[in-house]
Amino acid sequence: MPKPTQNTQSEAPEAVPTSLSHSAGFLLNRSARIIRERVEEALHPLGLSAQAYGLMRLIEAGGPTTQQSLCARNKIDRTTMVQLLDQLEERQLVLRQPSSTDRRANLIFLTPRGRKTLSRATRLVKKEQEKFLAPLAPEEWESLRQQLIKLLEHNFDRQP
Amino acid sequence: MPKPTQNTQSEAPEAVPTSLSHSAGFLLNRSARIIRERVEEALHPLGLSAQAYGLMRLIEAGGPTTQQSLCARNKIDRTTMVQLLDQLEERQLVLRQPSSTDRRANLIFLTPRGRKTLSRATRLVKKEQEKFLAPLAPEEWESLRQQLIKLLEHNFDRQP
DNA sequence: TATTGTTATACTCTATAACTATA
DNA sequence: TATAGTTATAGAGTATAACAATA
Repeated sequence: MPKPTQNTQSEAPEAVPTSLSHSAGFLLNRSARIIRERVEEALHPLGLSAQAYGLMRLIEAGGPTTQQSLCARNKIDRTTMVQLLDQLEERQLVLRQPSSTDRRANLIFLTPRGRKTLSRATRLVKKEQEKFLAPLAPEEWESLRQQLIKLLEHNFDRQP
Repeated sequence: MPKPTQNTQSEAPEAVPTSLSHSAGFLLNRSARIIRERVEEALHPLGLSAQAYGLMRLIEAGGPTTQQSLCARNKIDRTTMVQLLDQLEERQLVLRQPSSTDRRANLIFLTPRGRKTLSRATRLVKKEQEKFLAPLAPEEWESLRQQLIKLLEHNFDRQP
């Protein structure tokens, strides 16, 4: 993620303009952007993007899975998946292994090195998350979490 | 926002993988993405991106302001702002007017046509937001909202 | 005939660097 | 000398289309 050109801020802008304080889109997108940027920054020394990190978490979670399955779970295109995995495989963080039951498909594994890198990354990301969530009491974060999960479960697969 | 290539989903993927259900980054980014995509879709007939819509909301909210001020409030680059405004001005939705007190600066206005388009857009976006928030009781949305605002106010201007 | 993965390519978004004009 | 806005350009990210191998 690139850094902004020198933007001179004559006045300190407010985090939540009143007129947008009831917009779910604004609040969610702005919060998401901040945590994503922090995570990108934290992972930079490991050479991982937030996207790549998320993908590795999914691979870790689901055990060996096909590229297609990762696409579906991550809602990204097949061709994007190829490129993401190319980068991870080149750095020997993941491994493609042709499935024995369907030889068109690749099973994706984390390598030992991948697992090591991922656990380091996870520690860094957790630290960022703690800083980000600092203003919330534990019950508040828990309730925020539950509400986001409810939103996702209701909206993830809905058709327009 | 482009549409995904035919991704065959053999199994319906879950909205929130257990291993990521405690990740603020995952939950926020996935929720933000969904609402953003819905908004993009809803605004497509008006030829507005979610980004452009958000910008017009900011212009509406703050009254005539300079491009720099819009950049700071929206956390985007000066050059990106130029391009966004170029598109809006070409469609006669906004107007640049050199400031009389600082002739380097442009004051940005919504045109009557811009206000009309914006109010139509806002109606469409509100409808999407209602659908998106449907699974939450009003108190739940209110608490989610307050928590997001708390996060933003604490994190918006923090230095790394 | 459909599907998995791949390649080549194009598009969108956003930023960096260099410029003009004002301050 | 610094700032507001602009231009030209480049990079990251992600998609579409066409293709090979397999089902």
